[in-house]
Amino acid sequence: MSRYDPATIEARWQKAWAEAGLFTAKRDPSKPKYYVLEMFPYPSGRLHIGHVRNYAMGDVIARYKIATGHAVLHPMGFDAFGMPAENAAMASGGHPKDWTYANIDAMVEQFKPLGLSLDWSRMFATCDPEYYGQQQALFLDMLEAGLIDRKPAVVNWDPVDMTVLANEQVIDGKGWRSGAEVEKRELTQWFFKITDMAEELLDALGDLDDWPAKVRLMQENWIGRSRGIEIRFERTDGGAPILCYSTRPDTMRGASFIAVAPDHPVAKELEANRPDLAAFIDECRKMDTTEAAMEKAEKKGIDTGIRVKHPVYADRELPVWIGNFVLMDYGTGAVFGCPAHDQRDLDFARKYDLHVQNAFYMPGQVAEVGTEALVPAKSEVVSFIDHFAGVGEVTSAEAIDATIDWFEDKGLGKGQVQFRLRDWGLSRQRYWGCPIPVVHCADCGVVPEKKENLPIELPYDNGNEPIDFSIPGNPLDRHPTWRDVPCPACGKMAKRETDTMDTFVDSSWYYTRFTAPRAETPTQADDVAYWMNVDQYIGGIEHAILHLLYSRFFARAMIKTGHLPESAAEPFDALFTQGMVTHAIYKSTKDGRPVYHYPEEVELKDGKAFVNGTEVEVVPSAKMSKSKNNVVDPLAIISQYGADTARWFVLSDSPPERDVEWTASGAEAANKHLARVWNLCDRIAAMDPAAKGQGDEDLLREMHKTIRDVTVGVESFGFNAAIAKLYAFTGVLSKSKASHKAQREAVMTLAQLMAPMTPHLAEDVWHHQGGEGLCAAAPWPVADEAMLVEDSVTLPIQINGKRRDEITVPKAMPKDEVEKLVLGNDAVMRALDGGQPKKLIVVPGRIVNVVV
RNA sequence: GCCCGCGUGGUGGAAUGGUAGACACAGGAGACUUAAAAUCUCUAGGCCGGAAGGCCGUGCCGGUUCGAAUCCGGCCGCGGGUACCA
Repeated sequence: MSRYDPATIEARWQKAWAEAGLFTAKRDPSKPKYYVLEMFPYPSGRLHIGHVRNYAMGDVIARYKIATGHAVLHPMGFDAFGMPAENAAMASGGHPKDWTYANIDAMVEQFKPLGLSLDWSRMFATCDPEYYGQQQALFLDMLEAGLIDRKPAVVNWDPVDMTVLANEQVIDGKGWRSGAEVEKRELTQWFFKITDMAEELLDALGDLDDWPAKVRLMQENWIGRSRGIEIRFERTDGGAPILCYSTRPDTMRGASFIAVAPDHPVAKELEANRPDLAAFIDECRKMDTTEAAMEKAEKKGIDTGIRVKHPVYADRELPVWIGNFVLMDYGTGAVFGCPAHDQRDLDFARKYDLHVQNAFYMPGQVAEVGTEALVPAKSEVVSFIDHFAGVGEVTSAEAIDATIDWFEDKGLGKGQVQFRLRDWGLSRQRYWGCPIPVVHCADCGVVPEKKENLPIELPYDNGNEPIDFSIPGNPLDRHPTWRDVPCPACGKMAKRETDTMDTFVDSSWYYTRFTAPRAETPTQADDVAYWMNVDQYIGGIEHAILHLLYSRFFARAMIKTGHLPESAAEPFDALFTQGMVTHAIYKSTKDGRPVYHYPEEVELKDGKAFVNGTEVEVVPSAKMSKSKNNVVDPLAIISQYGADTARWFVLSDSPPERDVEWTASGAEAANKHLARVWNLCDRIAAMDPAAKGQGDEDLLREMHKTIRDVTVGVESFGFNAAIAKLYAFTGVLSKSKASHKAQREAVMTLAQLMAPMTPHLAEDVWHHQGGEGLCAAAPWPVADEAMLVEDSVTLPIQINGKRRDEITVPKAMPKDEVEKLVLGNDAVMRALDGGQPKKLIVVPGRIVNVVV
């Protein structure tokens, strides 16, 4: 009897699959197609156990779809532009390109032993000029189609390093390297006009039935459609009126001040002559630009001295303040403050001693607002005292509509639909990204590059010398020859755009490129027609908003520019968001500093952890991080247990959408189970084919139930539940005394059902039992309905909702006969004590509840 | 701050309105063995009880329902996103 030896069998079957060309995607009109895609990785250089989980899930689907007769496309590539490559070059010399490609090579090698059903012939990286050149072509087409805009936008500016910082590089308002206080700077930047499609992107969410509801909801809130009103406030000094946008015009009566953004024209107009305002505006410019920081910051303001008239109560004058909480990007950059009905406005009013006046009360109550604003839900009824749009009790929603109508009638304002969504700024002042293919000419202005000049390649060096990445700023800006080029329109010397594209652009269309990765145009009509859409997309929930929304926008933009068919407007038919793989942190303290121990150093005893005999703290379920020494290396796991064990474990231990904690004992258990199946296979192979067996029927019934349950599990991403059924069936089979014929059928079916998760082991079992061809190519087993029918059913009997007993009855027994049996049950008779039940509920085939 | 999730035995989890704890890990008991490892069998939410059985129990508080881990409201804790991390 041999031993389960994954190292040997995994290599053997990977070779066999490659030779059979099983995973090379081929258009085949005779088969239904299936495109399964996992979000492609950033080439950090090391495959992470979290990747293994992500790709194992996609692999289960892909292999299952092959077995069910589909032409499957299951590609892999690399999302290869981005900051880490530049950071690496900055930290330790070298070139972002060399670093990135070395990492890609290393990761491809790490991918191979996992035995994934990937079509490597379609592999590309977004930093390949062949890819980003097509992206530049797309950009030019989108520019021509009016989908792209140029306008000013604010960036984080490090005044010491003289460079733009990403939000991540700003720590407590200071530059991560220089430590200098970060300022805001306005630059003219490129934008995708995603807001033009806001309505469309919102409406289409309703049809994404196979997307998680939470993702649709997050996108809906992110797009943030609201109906409100734009109201003109006339200035008492005769200056240009101030326009305010509000979604709660029902509170207009209580308006007591106006707040404008620090970069609002009114603020800018006054800045020059008012040092106090200038100082305040300056302070606001130093604030973190992130939404989270803005919202959490203390609300501050300063009175401009300007006054406006209340548009309805003409005798009331409202002061105009500059508020650090008002966003120039949203609405008009100015709001009216109604302290009585908005908590933030109330806090602000109390702080600066501004007037507080109710617009309405709760019905029957007339109480002035104290420290808590009265904020009714839109469905709540409120009572207006002398509301200009009507007096009485109405819901807030009705009041809002009535107010908008009233203002429109009087010509004082206009109803408006507003979106929270902002245009997508794509300019990045960085080297390692896709160059934006335009030229700035003194005479012609902004001129698009000619398509025949694409790709506009990133220069590898700086003329004759290497690029020095340790100098802050964008090296393209100071490149002697790359930057200065003839204008594509007039031929005079001009300056190439040195900004590169946001890396989200790269990942917004890669899924279309996989359908024809070497095409001379971004996509190829017959290939996108056949393969699109992605039938199943799999990735992390962290991409719920940005990546997925940008991709949805891009698909629509690609339709408008003729690169995709209309049917691809929603490019991902089904989406699944999986959880992370976490691992415990082992932590102790030395000289007041935390010390993190590697799992290998740790001894586990009675749920406690020890390093060299000293107990250490265990922090469970922590995100894997190099600095915490809790990263699990898939290659180490594979060399110890094999790929099948790693795959089986990451799929078995948690529901796929939830985080899973990697534990050594869990991996050990998975490995034991696979060895058990291996031994079972050996035992069955050694059986005497002629020997009589017993219980064939029971075994096969169990087998068909398992086929049904595993199929349902695989199709619904219930991998852990499917695996539990496989454990149970393995148990039944190992105890079975059935004939050789039945046991052989059972173990071969078991292998097939396990094949999507543990393809190598399955292949080996299949082969040992004399299966025909490759298990990976064998048709998926189908459950025999006749074998699934049960003739009796066990019904739990509840008394007042608590389970007290159970009865087993023929499945077809009529309800009244079940009732009779129940009333004769001992436990029920005891509970009734001679009386009649208040109610008797029989749910056929499920449960009985007696209410006494 | 705001938006979206999640919370069940010692542990990972199952059950998506109908028997809470399937399946597995760690634990306990046993078989095999000179012994150990490996393997196999049994056991196992908590409390009371010899047992039969009873009571409690799905983060906390409340509600809807014949029946709630599941639906609704309010809280607490943790995680993701928050537009230049990918």
